[in-house]
Amino acid sequence: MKTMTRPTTRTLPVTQPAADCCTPLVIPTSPDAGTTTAAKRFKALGDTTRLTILTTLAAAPEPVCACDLGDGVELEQPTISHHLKVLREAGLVISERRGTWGFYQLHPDTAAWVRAVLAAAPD
Amino acid sequence: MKTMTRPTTRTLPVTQPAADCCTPLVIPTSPDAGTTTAAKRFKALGDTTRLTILTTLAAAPEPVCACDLGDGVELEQPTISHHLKVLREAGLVISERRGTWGFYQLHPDTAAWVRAVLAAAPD
DNA sequence: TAGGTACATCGGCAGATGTGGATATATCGC
DNA sequence: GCGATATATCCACATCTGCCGATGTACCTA
Repeated sequence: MKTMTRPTTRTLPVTQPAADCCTPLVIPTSPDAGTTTAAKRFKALGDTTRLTILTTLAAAPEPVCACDLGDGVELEQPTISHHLKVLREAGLVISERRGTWGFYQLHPDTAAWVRAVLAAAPD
Repeated sequence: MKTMTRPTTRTLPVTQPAADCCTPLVIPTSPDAGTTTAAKRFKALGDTTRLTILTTLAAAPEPVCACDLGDGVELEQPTISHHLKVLREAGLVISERRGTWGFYQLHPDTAAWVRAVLAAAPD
């Protein structure tokens, strides 16, 4: 099959197509480790409940009780517990048990990243 | 039912529980518009394919041909077309038709946000 | 006009995801 | 120990998501 002469990103032909295409761009064949972990984190952020929780934790100067995290949201307890688990497994938060209560805070290793990402203005 | 005396985030009682809890934190009851749109954007970022595409577009000085976006990835054409649609509907990219080819670039309104978010180092 | 090419859309499928009731576990107060 | 409470886990269910083959649409070239 004869492939159509492909455009380069540099020349951007509209009327006159350029010569055959080249090494197009730096597109990795399979996603590298950094891309994979970043995607996992963004996926964890891609839910209003989890985003609200993370925003709260990012603003709190100290660990926050899970009961406080849940009572503003109109969801049942198992559901917010599930979301907290997702955030834990994404490496974004850590939990600490104090008696019956569980206290959550941003994971020390990723807190800077979370705050930087949340600080980006949503226009 | 008698609720247990809840801990405040400030005192963080371990042995001696504090008095009844107060206005705990600024947790919105239902997610506001900003949180909702931010969650949509993060969800769009939460996939390695789309993250790779966005990284490519963020680095490109000019619109990129869809054919270039697709040929590094080991996915069929309908699949990458689907991902591009997701990015379009999330308001992160715009497309432009030039003859048979489609050229993509970051959406002008959200390009700054995308670059800022992608610039956050994944540690 | 006819054939070929680039991209979008449709339809279907397997697996992931969000939600909540029921239940388990651990702790506190009596 | 016993009852009550906070959180986690289990299970089921409806929906969403990623993927691709088949098909549709628009365009280019001859």
